[in-house]
Amino acid sequence: MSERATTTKPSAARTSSAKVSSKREALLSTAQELFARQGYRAVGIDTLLAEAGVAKMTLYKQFGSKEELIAAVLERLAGEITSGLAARLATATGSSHGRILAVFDWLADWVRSPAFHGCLFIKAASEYPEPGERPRQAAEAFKAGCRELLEEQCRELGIADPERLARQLHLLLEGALVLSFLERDPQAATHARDAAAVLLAAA
Amino acid sequence: MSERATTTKPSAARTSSAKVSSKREALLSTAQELFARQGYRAVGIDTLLAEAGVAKMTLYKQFGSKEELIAAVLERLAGEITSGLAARLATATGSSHGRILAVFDWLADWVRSPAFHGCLFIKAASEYPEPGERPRQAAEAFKAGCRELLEEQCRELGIADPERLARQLHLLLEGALVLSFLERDPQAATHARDAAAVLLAAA
DNA sequence: AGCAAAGTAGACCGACCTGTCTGACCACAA
DNA sequence: TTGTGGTCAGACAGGTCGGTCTACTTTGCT
Repeated sequence: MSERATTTKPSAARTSSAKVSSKREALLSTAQELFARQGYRAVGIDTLLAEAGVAKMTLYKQFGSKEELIAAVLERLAGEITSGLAARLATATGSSHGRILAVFDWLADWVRSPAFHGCLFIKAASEYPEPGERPRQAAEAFKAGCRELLEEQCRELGIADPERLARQLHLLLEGALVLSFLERDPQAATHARDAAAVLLAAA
Repeated sequence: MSERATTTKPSAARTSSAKVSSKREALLSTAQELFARQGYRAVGIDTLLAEAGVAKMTLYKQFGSKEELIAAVLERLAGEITSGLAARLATATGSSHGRILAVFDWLADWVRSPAFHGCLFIKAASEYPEPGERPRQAAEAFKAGCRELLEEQCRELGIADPERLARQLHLLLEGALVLSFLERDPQAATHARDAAAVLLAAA
């Protein structure tokens, strides 16, 4: 059967870890989409497995539990967002306020993308509200990272009270995430950008 | 019709409505607390009934389904919040900006109260994301009401673009709700108030 | 070729889910 | 007293949940 292994696609998975990654990846991306559209508790394991085309044992070998899978989805997503945002910031215009406003431009793109169905981190904290639950912890870590990123940008601008401004900008950012989802208002991010510009000018 | 109007209203109406109300109330308040602390899908009907001390048939006679109960909880809560906020606004200081800032003072009290475990409306929209689902509709209606209330206040101030400012303030408000819950930061509302003052001054 | 690791399908488990139904209870009105 | 309407506890139904387990097939490396 495997005589003709030369051209078989799976051979790309050279090592076991690469092979694992393929199934792992399928689970993570399918889970992310289903959870985003329907919610965490609303999506059952069996639905997810059928959609991803993966056996149940694989899921439990890879992640151990549904909650761990959720946490893994969130951590992976946090990494993608962070690096995507960093890339955007790297090419921001020279204007001193430009880098901050670029964050809101990036936000506008995010909430307008068809894959956006609300912030997965906020939803995770809502559905797993106990401090010890892994999804909640992942959400807290990501949001803290957002605030720190904003604070760092404010600090580089030499603003008087960078922490204060960063927290204010963070409020706008989270508000835009919520209202984009709740009112399906694609303009929310634009309004947040406008407000951010005002706060920046005043600081 | 009501000849013997001394004490007896139409028999069925008086007794039943009074009794119904008591059980209805127990269900609504217990449901609100459990849903707030654990989430909607995480709380089963049986848990809720045991906690409220009510029989299952009563729930289904009163509300018809779990989703309808959730919608009823949200509508009742929306009414309480609206009237509470209106009362607060009625006693706001004379300063022209005072009424807007009073909204954020009221917000600070809300998120600091021990019963606050995140915004029930945001959570409802997260767990019931389909446009046709009643909890989501109740959430959308409430958030739209919030925006309109802010817009009305802005309009009374004679601001150039009241809708724009109202949307920006709304972003701050929702952001404060989210971050109060997610980072357990009781200062979020205060920062929102500060930012609102800046936006107001600039408008 | 042969072996170990990884993945497969699907049966199975007990717990729990929402929602229905029965028959008894109890307060009150005629 | 008798009737009536709302409430009660709890059994029940049919499904789904997260998770475990077994027995089999594929895969990659030597």
